[in-house]
Amino acid sequence: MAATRALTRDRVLDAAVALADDDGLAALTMRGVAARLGVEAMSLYHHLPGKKDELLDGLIDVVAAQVAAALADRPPAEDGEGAWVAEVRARCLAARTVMLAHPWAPPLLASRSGIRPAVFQLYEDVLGVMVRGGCSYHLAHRAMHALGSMVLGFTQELFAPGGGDDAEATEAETEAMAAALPYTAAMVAAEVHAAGDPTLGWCDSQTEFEFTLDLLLGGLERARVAGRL
Amino acid sequence: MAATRALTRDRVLDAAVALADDDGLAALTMRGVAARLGVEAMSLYHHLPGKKDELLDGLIDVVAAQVAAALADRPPAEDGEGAWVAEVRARCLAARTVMLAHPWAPPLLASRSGIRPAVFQLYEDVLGVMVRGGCSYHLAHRAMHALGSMVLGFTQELFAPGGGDDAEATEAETEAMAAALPYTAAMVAAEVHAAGDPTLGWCDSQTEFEFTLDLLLGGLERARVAGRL
DNA sequence: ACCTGAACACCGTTCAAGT
DNA sequence: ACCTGAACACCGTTCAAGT
Repeated sequence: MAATRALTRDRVLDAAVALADDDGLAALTMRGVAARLGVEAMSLYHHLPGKKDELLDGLIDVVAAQVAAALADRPPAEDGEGAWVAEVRARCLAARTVMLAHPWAPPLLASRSGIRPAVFQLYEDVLGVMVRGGCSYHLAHRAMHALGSMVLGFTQELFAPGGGDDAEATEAETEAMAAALPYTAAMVAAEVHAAGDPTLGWCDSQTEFEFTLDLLLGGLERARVAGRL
Repeated sequence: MAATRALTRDRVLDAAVALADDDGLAALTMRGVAARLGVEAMSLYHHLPGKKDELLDGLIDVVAAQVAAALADRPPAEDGEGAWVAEVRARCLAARTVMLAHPWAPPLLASRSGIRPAVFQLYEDVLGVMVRGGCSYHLAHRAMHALGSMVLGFTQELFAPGGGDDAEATEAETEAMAAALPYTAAMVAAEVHAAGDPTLGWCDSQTEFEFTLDLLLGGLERARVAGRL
């Protein structure tokens, strides 16, 4: 495509991110990445001696760097009582924004065994905010688990349409679902009715995410103040 | 291996689960599953007309059935004020037990787009418990997101060793980490010291899971009682 | 009906060879 | 040094053929 000026590791990773964004993780092949760069698949191995594993790790590093970049130009932290909550909250929201931009990232993270140093640095940052904010290491440790699993787990669409390929469910299917899943059907009905603008989708996962985030942060701050943990 | 009596869909799925348990998702190939059954890969297509996608969906159904089975022989629910919390808690713990037995399940769930009917039935069950327990549909909806993301996100080992293949980190590596990640290093030190039996691992993820679960359930019950949402 | 052998298109990866 | 063509082992899948 573009005049192939100097193939570099970074150019390969950028192409891989673009390919995954466009076509998903399953389409991310060495040959596909190479094609996007107007080059043969075998050329990539010169810049990624660790082979495809190194490419996948590199993808995680790119995502981690995007989270770090989003946090880089934030105003310095306040330091009143409980101010850590807002700081941690902002970090979780930044991470989520990046995950939404790269929906392949959570499955990729989940599929790989080790933790990348760049991801450790993100944890370190949150950990520092909490400890300086008066949280014990024990409480901070638990927060990392709670918040980490939420940031990584929240991409999944909970109530996506069945397994079909159709965009629209037929009336018959809807009725069959209502019979088999009465509570679910009632919930959908209640939520759709409550939603102001149905075109936005009744399941506003950003709102859901922030609700859960605040539930966790509130509980953690209460635990800190109570001196438990 | 075993005398190949009547290849069936269920026998194929059982073999696939066993293969994934033993060797992981990446090793789950049509040829591999067939080999475990002493049969040619092409034979599988007769029992799984939907091809490998149907096999993967079938794996999810097996996991969902295991969760349902674990819940089937529970004593009937109490119905005091707030009794729904214990019921939902038990369901989340059952789901987690199954996920731990099949660590390939959360990545698989995350990688597939639609929600299987069997999984919808599990949601429906939790939803019913909450609504009968006095939760609004709105609150119950948020609970599904919060709890679902936790159950699916909590398999990931948060502080697994870097990207190396060595089981032990060298002293030099540990020191390098301590320098780059002071808060993380201090947290590990504090937690290892606090742990009674270091051979159990300082990062007891069952305890972490239950802590987060109770944080969420506590917040949800407080919201219900307060009549918010 | 159920199973199989050969074959096709596609992977990741190696290696000897080009410039 | 960087890139490539041919090749190998392995996938998912098709299809015509066996029983």
